[in-house]
Amino acid sequence: MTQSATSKRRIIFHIDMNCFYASVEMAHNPELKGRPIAIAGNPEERKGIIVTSSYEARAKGVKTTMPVWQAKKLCPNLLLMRPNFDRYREASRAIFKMLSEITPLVQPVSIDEGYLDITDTVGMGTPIEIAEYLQQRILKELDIPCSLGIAPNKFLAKMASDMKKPLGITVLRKRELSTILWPLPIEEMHGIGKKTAEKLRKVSIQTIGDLATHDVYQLKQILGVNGERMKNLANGIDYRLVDPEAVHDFKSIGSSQTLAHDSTDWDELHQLLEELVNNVARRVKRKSATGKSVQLMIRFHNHQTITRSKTLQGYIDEKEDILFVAKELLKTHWNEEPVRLLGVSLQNLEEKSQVGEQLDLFTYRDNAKKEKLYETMEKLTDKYGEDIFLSLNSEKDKEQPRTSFQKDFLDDYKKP
DNA sequence: TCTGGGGTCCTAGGACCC
DNA sequence: TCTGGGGTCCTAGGACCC
Repeated sequence: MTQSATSKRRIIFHIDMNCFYASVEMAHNPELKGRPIAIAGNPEERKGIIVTSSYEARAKGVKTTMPVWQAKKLCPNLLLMRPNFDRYREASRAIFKMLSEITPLVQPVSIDEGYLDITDTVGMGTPIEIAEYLQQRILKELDIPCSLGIAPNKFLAKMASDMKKPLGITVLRKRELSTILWPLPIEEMHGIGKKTAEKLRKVSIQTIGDLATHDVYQLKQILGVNGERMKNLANGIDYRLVDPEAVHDFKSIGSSQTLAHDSTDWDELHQLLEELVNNVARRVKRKSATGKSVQLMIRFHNHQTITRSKTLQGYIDEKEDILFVAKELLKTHWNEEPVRLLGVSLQNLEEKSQVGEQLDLFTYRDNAKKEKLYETMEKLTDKYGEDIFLSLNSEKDKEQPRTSFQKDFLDDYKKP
């Protein structure tokens, strides 16, 4: 099964669950149906925000990202719930399994959304019949409503799935662009946010149609390479393939958390850092990944946010190693101002099997780096004896943290 | 009483190399 | 002598999406 060439018109689906988290909760507990419910990160605390809400809550003005206290003001009988991610992941897996029975060309883009290329799908009926079948099956078996967009490419399918909710099926044909897509305000275009919309309005671009017919040269001046891309999308030109493998190559895995109260207490910050790193390391392990850069994010009391990162010479995935680098970054870059949020992420990820052991010299293509590593290893051998590298990779060693060794090793690691 | 947590991609400057 | 052009990597920040 191969993807069709771009010269042939493709048939792309975009499928999007309606109020996904809220719908899963209602399917799990049908008594919630018809009531205004909302999922919030921290329902009890002041810093909690609305993640998703049911249509009943939305009717009262409750919106995603709204602070909980504000949502309660608008909708006093709002039923607040904490997210049950395991439940959502399970529903998501079931949905994507159904999609993959239609075609192997399924590209998940988030927990509740994905693309399908059904150009070469035969024996399942017309595209609209396939869409109706999927929508009904997900509704009957999982009690979750969804909307689908059908179009010749990803962008148009995405725009189409947004047009009718809940339980919509929308076909967007190229010849309908100027009547259906172009009248929409510019900020409704996928990829155009508040800032970009503002910039575009300054040059009298109000609708997607305005963007589609605007001078490319000027768009490039305003938006860089994105200018030309956005103009093409507005004209319904998008050759991106539906890539089922895309979901596997992670670029980063991170964890961040807002503190209950702004803090200047090193011990408290250090404790949070440890929790964040544990979370990152666990997920990195689960994905059999390993990474080469550690990034620390600090959000201060005034909301100013900085990121500081360190790229290492080799790959790490042990929580002790990640924590070590993160701690160094915090020590070096925290100016003692009250901290609102800390975040840690591991970046430049590779599959662990592709990288090999940390001390495998073949990891390094660059001779200068090899030399540097030889130097480090020689120094460590002088200090700890010859057996240090043998013990490093042994299973037993993994159970006993090699703190003093690790410290020296990473100290050397960090310098160059 | 404002504004979470998970990501991706792009830009721009500096270092360094050829 | 005082300066080209291309490429890569690293770092920090910003925009955007769900």
